[in-house]
Amino acid sequence: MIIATWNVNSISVRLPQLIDWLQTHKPNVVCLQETKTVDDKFPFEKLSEVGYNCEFFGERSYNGVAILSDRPIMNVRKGFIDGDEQSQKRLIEAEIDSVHIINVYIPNGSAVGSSKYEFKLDWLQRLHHHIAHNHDMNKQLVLCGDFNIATEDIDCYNAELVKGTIMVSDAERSSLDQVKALGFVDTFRMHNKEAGQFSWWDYRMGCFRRNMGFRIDHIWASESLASQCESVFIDKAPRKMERPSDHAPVVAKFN
DNA sequence: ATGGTGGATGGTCCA
Repeated sequence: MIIATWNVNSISVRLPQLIDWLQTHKPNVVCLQETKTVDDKFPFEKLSEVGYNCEFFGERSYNGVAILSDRPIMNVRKGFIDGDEQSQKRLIEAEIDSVHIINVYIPNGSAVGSSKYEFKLDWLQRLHHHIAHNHDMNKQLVLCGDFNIATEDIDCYNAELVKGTIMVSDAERSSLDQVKALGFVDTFRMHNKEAGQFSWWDYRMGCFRRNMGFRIDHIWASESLASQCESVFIDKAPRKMERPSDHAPVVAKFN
């Protein structure tokens, strides 16, 4: 089973690129973030035409997540089971061929110390609670998406320069570490040990051209599933195209 | 120098 995650930054703008990409890579499961559209406008017909079922949880202008699959998508749940999510559409989960998939768009957090940063930390705590109370780490479980956190210094272009700032600050890394400690493995790091491999580059200041990026899009797996992970790669090709998303897809292959 | 670029929107907000 091939599982991918991609923050598309608007499903409507990126739909042609997404369809091309699906037909090239033929992933079995694709988790999307920042679809930025209400459910009534989600282009499920066009995705159905190329062989993908869709489940989506969107809102106007911001956020929005979706799961696509060429296999039946079962037991779909949207948002946190417990507690208020302030109406932001950032989590969708489902079961596909006995693999439980949790797709998240973790809040960006804006700047350390801001109210959005506090919201990010709170959201991470709720994610921990949600998984601890609703999932079995002994099963085949995936937690993937745009985490908006570079977990290690080698996941950002200049650790000294960005030390303590958003996406790398101690508090958010610590909160995410607690989620990981439930029993997840970072599948990318099972197979790739080198520094300087990124999944997001700011649109501004020519960051992509200068490779000023961060690895913030992740595919984590429970140990039983991680043991079946053959390979993981970041596909930079879509980021090089005209009018790209600012994120590149990450693709994991399980046998 | 609080920029710069892109998306949704129709003023700015968000990333």
